[in-house]
Amino acid sequence: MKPTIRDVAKMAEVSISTVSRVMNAPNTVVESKRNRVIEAIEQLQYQPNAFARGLIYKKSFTLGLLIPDIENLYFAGLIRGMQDACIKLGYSLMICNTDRDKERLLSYIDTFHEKQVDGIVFASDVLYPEYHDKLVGCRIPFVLVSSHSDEFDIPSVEIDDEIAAYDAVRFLIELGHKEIGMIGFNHDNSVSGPPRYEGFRRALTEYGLQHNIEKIRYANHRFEHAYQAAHELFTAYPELTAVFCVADEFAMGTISYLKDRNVLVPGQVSVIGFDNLRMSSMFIPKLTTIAQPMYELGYRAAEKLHELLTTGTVEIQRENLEHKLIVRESSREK
Amino acid sequence: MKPTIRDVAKMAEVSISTVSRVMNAPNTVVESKRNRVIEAIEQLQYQPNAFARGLIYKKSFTLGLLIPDIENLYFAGLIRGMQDACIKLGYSLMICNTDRDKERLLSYIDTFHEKQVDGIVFASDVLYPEYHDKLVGCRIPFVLVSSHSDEFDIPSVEIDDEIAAYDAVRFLIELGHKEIGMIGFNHDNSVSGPPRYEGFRRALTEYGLQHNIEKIRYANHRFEHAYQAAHELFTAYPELTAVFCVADEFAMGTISYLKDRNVLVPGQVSVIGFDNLRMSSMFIPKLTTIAQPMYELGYRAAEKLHELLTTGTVEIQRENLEHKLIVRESSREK
DNA sequence: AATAATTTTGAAAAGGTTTTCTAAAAAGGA
DNA sequence: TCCTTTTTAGAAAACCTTTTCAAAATTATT
Repeated sequence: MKPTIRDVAKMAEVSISTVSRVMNAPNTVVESKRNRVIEAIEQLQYQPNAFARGLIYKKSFTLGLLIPDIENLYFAGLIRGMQDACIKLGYSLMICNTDRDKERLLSYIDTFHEKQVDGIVFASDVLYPEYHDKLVGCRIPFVLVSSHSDEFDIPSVEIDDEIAAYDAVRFLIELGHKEIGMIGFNHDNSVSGPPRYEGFRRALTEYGLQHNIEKIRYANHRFEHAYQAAHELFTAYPELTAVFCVADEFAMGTISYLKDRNVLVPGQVSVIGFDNLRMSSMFIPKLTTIAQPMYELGYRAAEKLHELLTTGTVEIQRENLEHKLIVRESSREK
Repeated sequence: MKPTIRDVAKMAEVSISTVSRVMNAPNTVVESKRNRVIEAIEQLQYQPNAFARGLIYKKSFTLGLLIPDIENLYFAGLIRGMQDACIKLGYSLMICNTDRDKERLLSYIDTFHEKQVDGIVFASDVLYPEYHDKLVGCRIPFVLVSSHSDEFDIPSVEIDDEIAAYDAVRFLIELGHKEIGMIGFNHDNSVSGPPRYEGFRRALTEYGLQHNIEKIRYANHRFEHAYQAAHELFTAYPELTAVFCVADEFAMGTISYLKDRNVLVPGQVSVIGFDNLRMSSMFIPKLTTIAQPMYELGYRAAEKLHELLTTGTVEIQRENLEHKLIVRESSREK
């Protein structure tokens, strides 16, 4: 059996209170005893039982993270950032991958509730009322990352998708492109779908290229869907010389499609991605893209959640981090 | 405050024992009371406190997973498999990413210890004596996945790296290649480095191509290193017409290098990867590779750990799952 | 109807820690 | 040296659940 505080006390010939104090307020116990206790702790490889502690503190010092798709490298960066912040703040992290499954997400909330996580970071998904209500029903504080909610007033950290999309499209326009299409996220089950479309629209409008506004196809997060969407897009609008993709994976799908059709990228068509996944500089051609600070997003989300947990509120309710245009090889002047 | 069993008892006008029984042995309590209790539970959104439970059961129903690099998609598959198995078996999962940092790994073991995880899956890394001793010191049962140990007798699930590498190289040989190089893992800090080299060597030897045995460069897990290694390899052996890469990311790095040197893949040089990451069918050209069953590996590892936890031992100590050659576009007959 | 057997219920202990409160020991002041 | 103050230490309660044990209520048996 694992040693308990009692075993340590016995070995050090002190009371359990003293052992506890050595761990929590070391300078309230006289040096000689303290050393005996420390000795015993090491000898037994004693580690206080988190259950007993949790019972008293009513805290698990664990945060939950809900992500929609672990196979998307986007979340790897988020996780790394969040994990580093957790280490700094003294929390453990419990990551759950929902595979975009509603039932699964709800059941993970139950798990978090039962395991008494102190708070949850909810990543990148739409905060449906069901989720919101369940979360508040469980009285678990939470923040949104790479997401926000207009319906509910929940702290969030993300980039400004509208401006980021605008920047991407303006970049293509300034390259001289006049025929620009888009591969987007569906508007009804994504958070960033609408603002990124909005950025696309605004850029086109400001530069007098409104005739492109309809040149959009939607894809469902994955390469294969983007490939298919690109097919549909270019079938409908063969005149396109540039495509704005709202995800790097979409850009890869689009480029693959064009490659299969013997269309040169960036020779004949420029493609810009979004996210700046690690893959985007490994792809051939290397992707021009809008970089999101995934690591910082994760880091800030954890900090924000911690702020919410300790102070009860949050200084900035909706926080935006900076995106950045990264020019690589998949775009060229027209 | 979160409701306790006491609140439920009060609302349902029964004792807390009865509430407990409704949850754990429902048919020992008479229907009328049972219904009142169930009603109260729902009303209050009561969820039993895992701390109190853990204290009694001495189990957390949580497993730990230690992975070296969350930015490597290989582990995404592993995680998905493991998570599905955990759901089936009634466990939660706590994932920790070590970034291949020894200190960090050790400190995560402490966390697992404190949080009383029931067992740990240790992924893909060398089980150094330090790790092993710490783990047994903490009395936490564990299994290895995509790894094994000759030094210690620990249950493990992996593929047969030697045969897999052999299959990859034989494939290149049967394509008619006579000048074959390799981009490998360092032997001293990787588990699969030596057996994959061994498979390379055996295939070459069996087919009378021993003159290639020295044509190896080593890389350190990442694209950039592989790119550099490819540079060194081709500088030393410009005659190469095929390269066996022990990771898909290495294959991508190699192909990128060749592309930058205007060498056609597969036109002039064939490249075969390893793992069959999701990316490998998105890359241009799509990668010929050895597929590992990542999902099943993770799933089996969790099952095996569960077996170890419940029965105290494991039926098959070292278990191998099947790999598979996937032929795509990065290889061609010589 | 009275007793025996069975089902259902509640009180209390246990699990490991922290913390409060009180007592003992040490240090300081006269 | 004796008393006061301060420091250090231990006993016991609390956190929330499960489970054992005994009592109460119900059902079955005669």
